[in-house]
Amino acid sequence: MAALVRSSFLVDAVYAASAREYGLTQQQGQLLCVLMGRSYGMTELGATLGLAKSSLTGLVDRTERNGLVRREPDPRDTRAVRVALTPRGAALVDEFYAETCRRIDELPSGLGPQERETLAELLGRVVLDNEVPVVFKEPDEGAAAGHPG
Amino acid sequence: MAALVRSSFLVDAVYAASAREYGLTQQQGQLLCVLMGRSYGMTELGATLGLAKSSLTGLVDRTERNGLVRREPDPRDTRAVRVALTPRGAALVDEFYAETCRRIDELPSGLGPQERETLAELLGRVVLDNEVPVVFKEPDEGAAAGHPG
DNA sequence: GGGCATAGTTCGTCGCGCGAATTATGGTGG
DNA sequence: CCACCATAATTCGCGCGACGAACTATGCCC
Repeated sequence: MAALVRSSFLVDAVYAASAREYGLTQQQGQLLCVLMGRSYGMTELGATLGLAKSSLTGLVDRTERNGLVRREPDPRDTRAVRVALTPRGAALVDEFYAETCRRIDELPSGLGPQERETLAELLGRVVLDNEVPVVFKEPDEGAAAGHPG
Repeated sequence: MAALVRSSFLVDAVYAASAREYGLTQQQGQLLCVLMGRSYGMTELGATLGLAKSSLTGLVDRTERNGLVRREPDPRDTRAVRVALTPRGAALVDEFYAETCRRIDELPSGLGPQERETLAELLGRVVLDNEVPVVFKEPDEGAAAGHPG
């Protein structure tokens, strides 16, 4: 199914271009998107993003250096840290997220409303069908985190 | 269209997992796939993969070190180099490519034959609609190269 | 054959991802 | 109460990947 592969590249290119315009790397964009809504501990973030803890330290370091996220002490566990958006990060990710969604939405602009709905339904099922088996996954299989959302 | 984004992650995860099992990085896998069929010059490869020349030198270096590709002198231009698969690289990419395609094909296994065809048709149109504008792209927009193929 | 274009490489810089080792705190059982 | 194991993060060293700028060497053309 070449179309699946090619559409995947399309989406990735859109995401990458959008991130670049907002001065973000794809990973930093992803981090900010995950943090929309609530703060996360480092371990929790690692699980969500499918990264090793040590990878996360660096990602959060760089994003923090850019003033977009902040490490806050966890009131319930002095070992732990809560990673949260700064006001600047929150403002940025709001724009980035909206803009990225807008561009993704435009990809199927050549399709009629009926067709778009069909596409969404079919893809939705493909995604659902293939996310259940994640439960059975080998420990070495990196999982993909949901995106702009 | 969240389904588009999520399916894109799905495909990427499949590609990454497949590459890992064959001892390849995604980039090296991509390089090998492009080289199936014929050899390329470095500049030509850069255009095809959407990479700067300097990025390519390293990628080809590492892949060559692994014995999968080879730099051959270009008979028509002593400055230029032809990058080609070694026998080992050719054998490996045959398997890798076939296996990756097999796995991608399995993603929509929950859909009926009719639905798969519809999905392919719709996605095909989305891809087509969105590859033409590449002609107008700004020089700073990295383009995605077609994949397992 | 002087001068510009083209093909590749080198160099330095950064981001990213990992595992192993480390530090510090939490929790629990004796 | 404290020894001990578990857990939360960080640090370190490694390699891959991507880039731009500077460089070398060859081709090409007037």
